[in-house]
This record gives sequence, structure tokens and C-alpha cells, in this order.
Amino acid sequence: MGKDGSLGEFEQLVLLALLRLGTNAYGVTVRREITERTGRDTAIGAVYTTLDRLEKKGFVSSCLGEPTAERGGRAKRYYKIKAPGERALQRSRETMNKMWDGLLPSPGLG
Amino acid sequence: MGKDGSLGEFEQLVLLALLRLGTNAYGVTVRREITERTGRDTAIGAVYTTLDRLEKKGFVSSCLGEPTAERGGRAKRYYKIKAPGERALQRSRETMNKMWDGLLPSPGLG
DNA sequence: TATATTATCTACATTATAGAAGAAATAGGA
DNA sequence: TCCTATTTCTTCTATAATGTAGATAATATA
Repeated sequence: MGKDGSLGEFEQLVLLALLRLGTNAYGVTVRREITERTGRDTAIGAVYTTLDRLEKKGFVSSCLGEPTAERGGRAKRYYKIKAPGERALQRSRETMNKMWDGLLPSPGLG
Repeated sequence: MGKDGSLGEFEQLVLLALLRLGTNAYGVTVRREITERTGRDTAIGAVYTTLDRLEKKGFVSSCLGEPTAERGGRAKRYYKIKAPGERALQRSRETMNKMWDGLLPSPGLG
């Protein structure tokens, strides 16, 4: 994170996935949400390391759930975005919007 | 750059600055454009290293201009975005849009 | 025991950031 | 004129933060 608290590209995708998934956000669903929605093929390891870092920064919180009665029903670690995370996300969006503002329609873009 | 050619956050800002500046895009003006428009204070070194990388990837081209008759009028290196750069920029934007889609208005965001 | 689902660990590549140093121009006074 | 200061800009070097991915481990049912 920059000294100003700005987020990286993938960090933003992960935070957005948390928002979309609501109470069902854990490693595997986060990865699936990003892959299905954007077509970007991400490794599961990338998702976890990013979630770890976001938690260290105080942008998300996590808690371990209960195992479920199904094959491979290992306990999941659920993640939730926190207020500072939402604010950082919003700032990143606005930064981009300001740079894009008025740029479309334009030759070659749009 | 990811194997898929995705751009980092700052790389996007720099490419957008090139688009905005047109024929007057060089290190110093790129930095100024980003700082003034987004409020994000960036070091000049960061701008140059990013421009270098983008050129190596074939996303921008550069050429050295003529010195100008003014104090400190050293020759500037002018940058221009290339078609692959514009496409990468557009893809990055769309990826984010897909994740943001339908998320606003939402409690805490907007 | 085999297989499924998920988490954790480890290592490395790519991007981001910043400061220091260098190059090349004019300004201005001795 | 010549020297030094100052301005503008680029280049170089080093380090921190993010992105990526594979291997390993844990824990559930079949």
C-alpha cells in the first residue's frame, strides 16, 4: 500500500468480490467471483495472500466458520470488508474516474 | 504485467495522463497532470520508471525533442501511447466496471 | 484408503516509490 | 566574456509493496 493508503489492482478486485458475495465470502468463492465476472484467471494462492495483506492493513476482517456436513466440508475462513476498506476502495475508484473524466468518446477508445 | 497483459494501478494513471496531455506529454507534465487531477502526490522517479517499463512492453513510444530557448530548457523526452497500450487500458477499465456493476448505490458506498 | 474442498505456507516476479546524481539550458554579476 | 548559480528535465540505483503460483497440509465424506 502506498503511504497514502492506495490499493493495488488485484486488491481492489478482491475487496469488490467481498462486497458482492456478502456473507458467503471465503477464498474459493472470492476466486470464483473474480474469474467468472471478469474472465481473469487467478490462482487461489494469489487470493489468499491478498486477503492476508488486506487483513493486516485493517481493510478486512475474518473469522473461521464451522465445518459443514458435506464431502470436503472443511471449515471456511469468512471475510468481510471493513469501513476503512470501503473508503479505500471508493478513493481508488474516484482517482480513476478523475483521470478518465471527459476522455470518452475519443479516437481509439470507447 | 501479468501474463494476461493487465496493468498496475499507477501504470493506468500514467497512460491516462498521456492521453490527456496529447503532444505535450513528458515526465514532468505527466507527473503534474496526475498530481493536479487526482491529488495524489507522486515522485518524479516513479513516473520515469513506469514510463520506461511501459515502453519496454510496447505500450508507449518515446522520442527526444529539441532543447528550447528558456532557462532549464533541456531536451525533453516525449511519450505517446500506442494502440496496445490503449487496448490494455480499456481492458483494465472494463474489468473494474464489471466488478463495480450494480454495486452502487449501496450502504456505505456511493 | 481415496477423494473432495479449503486453507496455509513459501518462493519468486512484477510494480510502485523515492532519492541521488547527472545533463543541458539560461540568468546574472564580476 | 566567463564563471557560477539556478532551473528544468532525465537517468540511475535501491528498496518496499503487490501480484502470482505451486506445494503442502488440514479435515470433511465416500
